[in-house]
Amino acid sequence: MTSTEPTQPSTQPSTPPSLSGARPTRQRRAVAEALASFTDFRSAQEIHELLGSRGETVGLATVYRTLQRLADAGEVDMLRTEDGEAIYRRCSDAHHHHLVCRSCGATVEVEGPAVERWTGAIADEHGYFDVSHTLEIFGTCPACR
Amino acid sequence: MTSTEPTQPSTQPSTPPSLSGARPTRQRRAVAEALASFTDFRSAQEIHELLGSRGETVGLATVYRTLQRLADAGEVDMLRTEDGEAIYRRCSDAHHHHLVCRSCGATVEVEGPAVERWTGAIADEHGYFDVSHTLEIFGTCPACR
DNA sequence: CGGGAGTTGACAACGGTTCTCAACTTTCGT
DNA sequence: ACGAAAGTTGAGAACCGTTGTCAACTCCCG
Repeated sequence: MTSTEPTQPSTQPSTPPSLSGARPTRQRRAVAEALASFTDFRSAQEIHELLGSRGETVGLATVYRTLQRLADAGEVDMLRTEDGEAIYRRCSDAHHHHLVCRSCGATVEVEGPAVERWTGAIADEHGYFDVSHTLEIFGTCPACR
Repeated sequence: MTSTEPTQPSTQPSTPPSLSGARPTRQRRAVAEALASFTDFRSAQEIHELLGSRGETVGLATVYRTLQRLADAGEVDMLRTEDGEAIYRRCSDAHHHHLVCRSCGATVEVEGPAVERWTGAIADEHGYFDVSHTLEIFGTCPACR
C-alpha cells in the first residue's frame, strides 16, 4: 500500500528508456527523450506533436514504430483507452497502478503486493501462465468534490 | 477467491441479455440471442457474421449500435483486445473480473473481495470517492500452451 | 387507421495505425 | 577510409474497426 505524489502536469525530467539493441538514430533518441519528459500516458500522436513543437521533426510512422519497439522490449508501458487508442508511458521500474480522478485527471501511482499476489494466484488456479494484468481505479479527487 | 468455469467453445445456451428499455425489434432480439449462444468474448464483426450464417440478416451498424447500447446498460461486458478491437460478452450481473487467454480468448470470470476492499482502501487513503475500477488478468490458458 | 417517434441499413466518412517504397544512414568488412 | 549491405526514415496510400448520415421502414399509442 504505497504511493507517490499526484502527477498532474508534473514536468520533472527523468532518464529516457534505453534503446537496447536498436540503432541509436536521432529520431529514436528524440522519442525516448520525449518519453522522459512526462510521467502520464500519452498517445503516439500526442508524442508526435510534442516532438514537432520542440522543433524535432520525426515522422509519425517513425514515432509509431519506435513506440512499438519500445513496448515490445518492455521499455514502455502501453495500454488502450476506452475507445481503443494506444497510449504509452515510460515505465518506472516498479510495477504499479493508477488512481485517476474522473473529473480532473489527477493521478496517483499506487502499488500493492496484495493484488499482485492475488492475480497470480487466480491465474495459477486456472492453469494460466505468462500472466499480466491491468488495473485502474477511478474516483473523484478531493479537489473536485 | 472464486470463479466460474473456463469458457472455451462451450456452446450451451443461456438466457440472452435483456433489452431493458429498448424496443424489442427483430434485430435486437437476434443480437441478444446470438450473445446467449457463446460465453467467451467476440467482436462485433464476428457476431455479425454469426447472425448472417444463421440467416438472420442484421446490418453491421445495427449490431454495433445494439452492442453499444447493451454495454452502456451493463447487460454485456465490453473490453479491448491488445490491438484495440472491442469484444463483447454477456455477463452475469455480479461485479467480477476476467481472466482472459491472450491467444484463444477463453475467459474465466473471477471475483475477489480482497481486491474490492483494496481498491476502496487505496481510494479512501487519498481522499478519492465515488470509486470504481477496472481489472483484467491476461495469460495463456492451458489449452494454448 | 394515422402519425410521430424510434429504428434500420447501405454507404460514406472518420481516425488511429500500419504498409510501401525510394531515399538516406549507419555499420561492417576489408 | 571506402563501398556495399543492412537497417531506418518519411510521405503518402492503404487498412480496418467503428461511427455518422439519411431516407425508408416499424412500432406504438391514441
